[in-house]
Amino acid sequence: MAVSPAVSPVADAATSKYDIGESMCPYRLVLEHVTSRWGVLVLIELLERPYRFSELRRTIGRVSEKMLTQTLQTLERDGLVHRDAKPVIPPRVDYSLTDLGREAAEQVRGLALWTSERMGDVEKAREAYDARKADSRG
Amino acid sequence: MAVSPAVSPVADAATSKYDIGESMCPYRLVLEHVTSRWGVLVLIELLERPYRFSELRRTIGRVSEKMLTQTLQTLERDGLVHRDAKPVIPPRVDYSLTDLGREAAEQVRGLALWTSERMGDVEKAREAYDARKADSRG
DNA sequence: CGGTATCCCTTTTGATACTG
DNA sequence: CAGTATCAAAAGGGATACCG
Repeated sequence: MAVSPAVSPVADAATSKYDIGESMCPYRLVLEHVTSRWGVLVLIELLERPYRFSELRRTIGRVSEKMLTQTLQTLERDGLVHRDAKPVIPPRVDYSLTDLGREAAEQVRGLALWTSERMGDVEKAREAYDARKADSRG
Repeated sequence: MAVSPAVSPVADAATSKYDIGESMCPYRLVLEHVTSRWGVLVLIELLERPYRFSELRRTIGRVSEKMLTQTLQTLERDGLVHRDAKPVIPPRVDYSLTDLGREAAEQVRGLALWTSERMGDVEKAREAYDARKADSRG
C-alpha cells in the first residue's frame, strides 16, 4: 500500500468517494470502536486477563484473523489495548488492557451485563410485538 | 414482501446464504441493537425527553429516514422504545423510552459520557501510535 | 505463531421516489 | 408527517495464500 491510511486498519477499500469516516466528530468514532461487533467482545475478554492472539481468537470464536487483527489494531491505536510482542520464535504476542482501556471495558461490561440480565424481558417484549403485528395483519 | 421477516426490519436482502443473524446467542443481538450506530444516539436523545420522528431526525442529523425507522422499529420490538402514533392528520408519532429502555439508555449514556471525557487521552494515544509507526517505517 | 495482502461476497447504509 | 419500496454505493467480513 502506497499511502498510509492512518485512519483505520481497513486494508481493502483503496477508494472512497468521500471520507465520512474521519469527518464525523471524533468522539463518535471512539464510541464506534468500542461498541463494534468485535471490539465489545475483545474488551470484555481482556478485562478478565491478558490473552495471546490465537487464544483470544479461540475464546471469542467465529472471528476471522483479519477482523481480530483489525479490531486489536484499532483499539491499540486508541490507547485502549497494549500490545506486547516478544521477539521469540515462534512469535508470541500478548494483548492486555491499558488503564484507559480498563475504564472503557468496564463501561462496556456494564452494558453487556445489563443486557444478559434483562434478556428475558426483551424476549417477552419481542413476542408481544410479533403477536401484535401478526394480529393486525389478520 | 411475501413472508414476514419477523426478525429485523431490514427490508432489502431477500436472500441470505446462511442466517448467522439469528443463530447467534440472542444476547449478542440485543447488545448489537443498543450499540448500533444509530441505536446509541437514539437512546441517548430519548433519555432527555420524548421526540417526534422528524424531530429526532433533525436532532441526530445525517441519519436517513430509512435508518431511523429501522432503528426505532428494532428498539421498539426489543421493548426499549415506546411508539405512540396519534390518529391525526397530518400524522404525529411520538417516541419515548420504556422503563427497560431507560435502563439500557443509561448504560449507553455512561459509555458515551466516558468516551467524551476521555477523548483527549485517546487522541494523544493515536498521535503517539502514528508517530511510532511513521518512525518505524523510517 | 502472528500477522499482511487479496479477492470477493454479504450486509449495511443512504438517495430517491412514492403512499396513506 | 411518517413512513415504505427500490436501487446503488459503501462498508464489513471471511477465505485463502503468503511472509517473518
